[in-house]
Amino acid sequence: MNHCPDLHGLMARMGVISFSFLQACGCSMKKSTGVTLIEVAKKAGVARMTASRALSGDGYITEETKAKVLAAAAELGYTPNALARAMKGGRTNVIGAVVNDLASTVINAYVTELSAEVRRHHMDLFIYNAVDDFSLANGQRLDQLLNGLWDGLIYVMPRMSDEYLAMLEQSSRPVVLINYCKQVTGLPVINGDNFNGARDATHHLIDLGHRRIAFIRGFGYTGQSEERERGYRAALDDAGIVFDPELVQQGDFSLLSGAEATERLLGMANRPTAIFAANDEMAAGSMQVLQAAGLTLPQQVSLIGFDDAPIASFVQPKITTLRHPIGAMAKAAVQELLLRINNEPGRRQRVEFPSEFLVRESTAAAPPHP
Amino acid sequence: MNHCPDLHGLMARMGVISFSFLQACGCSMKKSTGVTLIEVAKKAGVARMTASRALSGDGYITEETKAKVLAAAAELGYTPNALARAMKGGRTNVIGAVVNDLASTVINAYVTELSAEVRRHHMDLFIYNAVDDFSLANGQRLDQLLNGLWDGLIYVMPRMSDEYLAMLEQSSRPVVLINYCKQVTGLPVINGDNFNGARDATHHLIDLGHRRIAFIRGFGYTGQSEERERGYRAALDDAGIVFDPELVQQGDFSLLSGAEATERLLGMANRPTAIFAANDEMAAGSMQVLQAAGLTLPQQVSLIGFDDAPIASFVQPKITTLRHPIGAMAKAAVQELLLRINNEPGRRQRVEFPSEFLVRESTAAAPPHP
DNA sequence: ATGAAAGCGCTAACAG
DNA sequence: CTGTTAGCGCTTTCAT
Repeated sequence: MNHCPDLHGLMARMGVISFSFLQACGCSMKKSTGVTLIEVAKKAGVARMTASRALSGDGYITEETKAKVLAAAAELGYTPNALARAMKGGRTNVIGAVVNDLASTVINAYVTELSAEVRRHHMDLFIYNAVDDFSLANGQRLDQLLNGLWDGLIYVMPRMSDEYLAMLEQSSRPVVLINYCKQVTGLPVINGDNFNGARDATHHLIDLGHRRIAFIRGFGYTGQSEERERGYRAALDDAGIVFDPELVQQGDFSLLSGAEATERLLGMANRPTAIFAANDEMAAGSMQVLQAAGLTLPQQVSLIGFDDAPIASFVQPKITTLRHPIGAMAKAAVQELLLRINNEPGRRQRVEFPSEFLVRESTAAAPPHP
Repeated sequence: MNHCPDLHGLMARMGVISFSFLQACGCSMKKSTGVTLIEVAKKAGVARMTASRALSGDGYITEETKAKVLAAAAELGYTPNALARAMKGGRTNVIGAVVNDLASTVINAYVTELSAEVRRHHMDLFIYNAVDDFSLANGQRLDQLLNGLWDGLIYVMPRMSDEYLAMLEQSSRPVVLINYCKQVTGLPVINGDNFNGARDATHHLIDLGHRRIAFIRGFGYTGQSEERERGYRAALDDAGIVFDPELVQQGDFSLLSGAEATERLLGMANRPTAIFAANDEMAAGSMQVLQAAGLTLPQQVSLIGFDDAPIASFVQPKITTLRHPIGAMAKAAVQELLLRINNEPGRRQRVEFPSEFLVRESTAAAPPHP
């Protein structure tokens, strides 16, 4: 970039950019690509290969030559081109995290943990926010984009079509899925337990004397809401409580949808005494509506959420909820992915981490029968 | 990968991985690198270049040959290697967004908008969460990592050392900063207005009759808190109110720190009647403490935040706040970056977008003098 | 311990 | 319209 400073400056001052001219004088136009190894080698008076060895640190080399090369590199401000390096070695040391909705606090938590964990392995994490679902068309675009740029991919709570999943299974690229339980897949999956957690939570409500317990669903992209609902129903079955489909209301994981579902529940002749929402945002929305209706928590209504989102401990009373061990799961996901990247046999195909039940202030004994 | 399925399978079943063996039979070990252009060309019975043209879409080519190539590519499951492509063309069509704390809802909002905007330009956004600050050492690591992998970088609310900033300025790589007002820089900067917004907000309080107005600071990494404080003080000056340094309390942008700062304010002999927090999280923390102390908002105390974070409209009463036009800023940042990537003269070096003042429910007339 | 050659996968530039 | 040549920046392999 410093071959033609005067001309460059002159042209700039003239407000003119002449491509061929800049090319001719040695200024690369296509990209501010910086100095290359060959220039370092020339400056140090050695061969390209020697310079490479000096900078990479491996292979035999005299301390003296090494110092010479390093000095030249420093002086020229040399930075190796990751692209070229990866093309030879086949590794970029970059792992991709693919998500559908980065704004979700839960997804965010996973990504943050993944970032830290990947760093511990001296690699880096790039996050890709695929705003839309993974349809096959989108998927193929994504696939092309990803090809070569990273060593492996972690899909966090992916919303993917069956066709996209199938494509992923066929591709031999290293991939790990986090919290995908919509269907079985041959891909390695790290899941937090939803079924048993939800079952425990519902049992907790039953033990407190609740009989009419509502469930607010989220949407079904990853299958997590379904698993939670399955746990809810299993607990009812365990206790011999007849399932009332009216008590299950559809939401979409948003606060507003939790509020709306709760309004529908309050409109019922035979209201529930407890509500289990498939996530904390919906539980918070539910709480707003309950309190606005003059009901006190937990005396008159009990409430349970899921995920241990920040909002669960912000509201009054703090919401009883369930937590997945996000740190441990991120660690496991990276570990599995690395095994696959190194072509070692993956240890586990499908792991389920137990969830933790956090009893806080939103659950209490059912009010006496009217 | 399908050159030696039997042997591969056999070895796997034996629990043995022999690198040289796999190499010898044509299975690439370094990466599941997929089929290359040359294989597609061979299958289609054309030259490599013809295949390239057929797939890239430009250049003259018969429909017939094109179809042949596309068919071959589809059959082989060919995906172009982005690395190799970028190395020639010098473009990856990928833009990087670099942040320090992805968990921040504000940063998150910017990144989400950037994602969408970049997509509109038929490029993709990779997000890099640098958990630490940008020290020079970190920076150089980052710099190497980034080199070649993307066409340009957007730093969103970066916490960077002066040395790192200097390095960034020297480097000729396309870079844009969002919300960095800690110091002047030659780099293109897209800022939301903090000074005038804060001044307006404080004037609003003064107009409501408040005279003792507290300010809760955030930390000073980006200079935004300082600008907001400057606006606060300017409004006091405008109104001829003597500045009381005791009324400025240090926080760190977290909810908890806002709560703690408010406790200190409540401990004062001459309490403020209004509080202006440098962001909404701190305002929410402040509200918790105020309400816990039995004070009703906005009748007894007025409260203003900044950023229009989700929590501001979740709490009761909803917090009066200020909003930066995040969408427009993201758009501008991408536009400026693209100009730089294309080596066109950047239109604007430093842009400041006006902020919007959102009067909600947490501000009212000052209580009558005791 | 150093250097020369070859090539990763792709595409501009020039021939035919 | 298609093929050939050359080369992006780097490293692996082999020779010195």
